[in-house]
Amino acid sequence: MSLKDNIRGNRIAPQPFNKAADPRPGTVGHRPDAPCSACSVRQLTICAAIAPDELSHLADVATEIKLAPGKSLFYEGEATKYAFNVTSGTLKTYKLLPDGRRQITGFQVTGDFLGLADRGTYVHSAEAVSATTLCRFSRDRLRELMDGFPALGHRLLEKASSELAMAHDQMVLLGRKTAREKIASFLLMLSQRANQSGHGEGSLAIEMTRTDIGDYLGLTTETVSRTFTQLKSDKILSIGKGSEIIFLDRESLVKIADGFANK
Amino acid sequence: MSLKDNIRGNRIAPQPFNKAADPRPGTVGHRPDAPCSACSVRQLTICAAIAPDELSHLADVATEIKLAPGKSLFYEGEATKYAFNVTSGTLKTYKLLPDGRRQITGFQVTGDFLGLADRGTYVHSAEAVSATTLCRFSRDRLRELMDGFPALGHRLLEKASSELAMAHDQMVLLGRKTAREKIASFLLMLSQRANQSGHGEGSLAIEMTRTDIGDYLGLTTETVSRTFTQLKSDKILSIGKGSEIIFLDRESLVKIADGFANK
DNA sequence: CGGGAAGTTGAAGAGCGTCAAAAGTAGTGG
DNA sequence: CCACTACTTTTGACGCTCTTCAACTTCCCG
Repeated sequence: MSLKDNIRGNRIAPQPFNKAADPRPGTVGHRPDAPCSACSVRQLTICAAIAPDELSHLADVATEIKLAPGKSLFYEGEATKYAFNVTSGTLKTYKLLPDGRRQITGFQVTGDFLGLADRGTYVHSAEAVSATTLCRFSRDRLRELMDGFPALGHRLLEKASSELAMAHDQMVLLGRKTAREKIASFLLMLSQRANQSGHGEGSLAIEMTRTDIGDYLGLTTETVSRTFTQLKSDKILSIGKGSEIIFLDRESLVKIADGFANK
Repeated sequence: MSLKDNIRGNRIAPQPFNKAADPRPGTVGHRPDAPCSACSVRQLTICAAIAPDELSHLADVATEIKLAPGKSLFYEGEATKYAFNVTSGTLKTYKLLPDGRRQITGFQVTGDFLGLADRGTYVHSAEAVSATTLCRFSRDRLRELMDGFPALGHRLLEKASSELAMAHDQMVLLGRKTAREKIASFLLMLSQRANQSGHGEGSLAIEMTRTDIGDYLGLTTETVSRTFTQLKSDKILSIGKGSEIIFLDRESLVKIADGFANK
């Protein structure tokens, strides 16, 4: 098994694999004067399942976490003590193969819940893409809370259902779509998310690197880059400052993403 | 968009897409004298969440379904009226692209639950691989039942969690593994499932076609076939009667599947 | 025993990966 | 404010894995 035999996509530098991070990464702190009732994104999260006058139960078990870009939240293989709500920023979850090949299993944004997929240990690693704040919950306490508030369980099941549906879409993308179709699908997915958060329709700020995009779509950095240039020269999009994507021909992009257009 | 432009893997014959099947497929019948208490696979399913003396509640909402190989249970896009427990046999769930490219999102065996991923309509189509029996539940009744039996909700969440974890593994496979690694992973996954059902360790009966395998792994029929012959000539496995796989060198297979061995 | 589906094998080509280098961008410190 | 450095992105040339297309063989089931 020589190092020369590396194949398939981007490799990342050697990292602790299936091991706990030694110094707890990120900044952790108790939320002193910002209880759940003041949470501006509560309606987006699972916390919407708890009635306003019961929110103190939630605040008791929640701790705020801040994470700088590139910092890890947890690693695959660690025991799952906590679950998290993203309250601002973006994270990525990923899995590694022994030789460093990486698959990003998802990008998490405001309102997303981390820690649904479960086998007793985290099934993937999580790392901040941009500056991120999260609410941390003890899984045990959360489980207790679920017994008292059935709506919380329903909400979690709902989240899991929709994540599962997204995972299936991603399987189609990874298994059967071309590079062009993958990029088109990816951009539209990001755009849709941005719209839900109330952002503009015509453009899109990309926070992740080409390598991240490649590792999410099962491509190499180079192919991602080449596909972008190709879409630019086809007048389907253009790229502004700070890798901002401007949609010139959204209709074509949708056709490409859905597999209708082959060129 | 010419037909000649077909790309990427196996195409399947034109089929009703995003439309309900006209004559309800499969055989449907009320279970007269086989209530849930007599169910031999109850412990494998979500029904294990209901106490033995409460099983009548479950039997009230369950209907037994039989499905011949190749028959469809539901199609992607149909309204999700029902959820299902597999009580015997094997099914496949799949999604199609407009030009017929297909991605199989999973194979369901005894004990598996169908209908977790949800967007109001089925997110994929389901079809019997072998002769199959299922328990059909009205989703509305199931939801009602969940309020009375919180353990049922927990069990569903558990199933969803583990399905999500499997979906992430499949993403790594589809996005980052070679054909050889994909086949190795697939065979070991099947073998593991067979073991849980109490079958032998050394061999494995494959129920699905090469085309199905290809559509599950993001490969073509031909590549699947070629990879099998390659593994045969490497003395890692041999193939007996009825496409029965015999493991000759399981250790190597594990290494290949995990991405340790590149040749 | 025969016909159709499923599986295998071969040859050729395309798409994407690999390797390498240049160009662009951002952060740091004098 | 600009030089210096490190990283990200882009572009080019080439090669390899997997797909495509086609023919042949094997397996089943009536």
